[in-house]
Amino acid sequence: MVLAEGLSTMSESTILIVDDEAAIRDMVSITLDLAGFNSISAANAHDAHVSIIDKKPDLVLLDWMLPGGSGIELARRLRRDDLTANIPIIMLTAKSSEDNKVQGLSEGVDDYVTKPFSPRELVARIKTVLRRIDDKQKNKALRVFDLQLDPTSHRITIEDKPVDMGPTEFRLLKFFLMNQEKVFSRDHIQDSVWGGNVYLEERTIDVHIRRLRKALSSVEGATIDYARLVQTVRGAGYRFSARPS
Amino acid sequence: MVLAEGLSTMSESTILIVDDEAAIRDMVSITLDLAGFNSISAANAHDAHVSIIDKKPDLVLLDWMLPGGSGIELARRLRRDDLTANIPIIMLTAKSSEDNKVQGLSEGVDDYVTKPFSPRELVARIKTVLRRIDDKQKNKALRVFDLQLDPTSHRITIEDKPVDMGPTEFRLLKFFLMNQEKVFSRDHIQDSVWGGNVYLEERTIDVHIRRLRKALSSVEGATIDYARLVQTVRGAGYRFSARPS
DNA sequence: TGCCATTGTCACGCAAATGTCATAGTTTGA
DNA sequence: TCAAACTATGACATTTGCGTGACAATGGCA
Repeated sequence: MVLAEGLSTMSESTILIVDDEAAIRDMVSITLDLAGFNSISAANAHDAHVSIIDKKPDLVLLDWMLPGGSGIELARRLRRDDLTANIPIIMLTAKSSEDNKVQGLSEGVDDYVTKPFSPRELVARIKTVLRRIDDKQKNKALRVFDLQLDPTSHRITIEDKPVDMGPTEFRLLKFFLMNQEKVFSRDHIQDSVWGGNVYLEERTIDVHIRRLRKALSSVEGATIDYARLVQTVRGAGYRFSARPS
Repeated sequence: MVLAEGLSTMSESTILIVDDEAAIRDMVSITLDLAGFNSISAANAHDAHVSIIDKKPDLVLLDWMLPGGSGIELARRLRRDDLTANIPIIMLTAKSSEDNKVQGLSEGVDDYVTKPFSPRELVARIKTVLRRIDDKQKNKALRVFDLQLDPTSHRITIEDKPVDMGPTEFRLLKFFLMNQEKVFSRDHIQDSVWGGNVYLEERTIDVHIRRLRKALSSVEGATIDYARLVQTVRGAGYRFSARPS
């Protein structure tokens, strides 16, 4: 089944530990497990890269001083590739050297932890970075112009006026807001919004699209017709886009 | 049958094997053939380079320890040249030396296989790399000057203004953008854009070409008439070219 | 229990898209 | 210069895909 993009906010984040010293890997691994994270590890840059492509961790703990200076190489490489550019990286540095920090910053590293570090500090840093990233994603995705979807209060507003719609339309809109500017086939939408184990008639999706559009248009005095953001792409599916079709 | 989505997605990928030991070349060659790949081989860096320019393989299996240390030299050279920079490289290393892996990563090598390796593993690695590259390419926006086709959003823009056209014209333009500067007969275009199992009247292609041109000309205030890029080659077919005819 | 919101399905209508044809226009070579 | 070969184009009938209103089934809730 195709996962509902973002609908299933994993309770458990996966952290990849990259360090050549087995002792440190184990120590960190235990710490993270205790803190409720899911941890995997790699002993060198190559294995790390393979793991990242394969497992898609939510964060990478990267030893700066990997043999051959490949820690920074790996970071650079991750940032260069679109697939991995958005995975946050926390660097583990042997000592608090300003040079390292400066150089790391320019590589797009998200934070530093200096060895030796306390488990408490490490976990705190990780949580901070994850939360920061998470907030960034959330705020970015769930707001378009003056249309707002607040997952917490389970509420939708246009120019601060509440919008009424059914649960299915809510999930549909959430899906669209989290995946803008992309076309989705009806099959894909069904998988993502309904789940993979249901059978729906072809036209059923259309009906819910219509209901969503209707709800978005129902707000009196809105400066934009938000129903226009739900765009039909004939022969391909539907797209949510802030740009005109 | 010629596949619909451009010619590049051949069902059979060509792999170039570069190794100085004939025994290994033969072994790998047989393995790849059995796995459904098309294999060619070269015994040294120079021949390899010629083969790459000439045959344009989809992937290069490169022995790290070529005489004179020219394996890494070749990799570096391939990456430097725009023509070959996007051909994925898998390194064959004699032993699992970290140094090699690390250094190779910075040369932009896509994966490693350590000798001795099992045929199964080798094939699996190749498939993984090919799929990764393929996905990357597939979602990349195609563009010529300020004409852009984005497969993800299923949208065509000229100078950021949306261009409206039917699904068939969309596929036609996509085909042209993926195969520029080449003349295609009507038969070939039909096979590639419509698929092999349909019968079309000769003139039907012309009509769709016309509709495509019309759509490309429909944008107000464009600095170029993009319809001119769709060129008629009398007696041969059509060509999409960024250069004037 | 009865009410109401929500949901999935269906039938129908409409507009875009498609393929074909006839006709007009263009190029080529004798 | 002319005919033959080839291509462009407008018009048209048909097909395809999408929007829409209505309706019955479902399930929560007072």
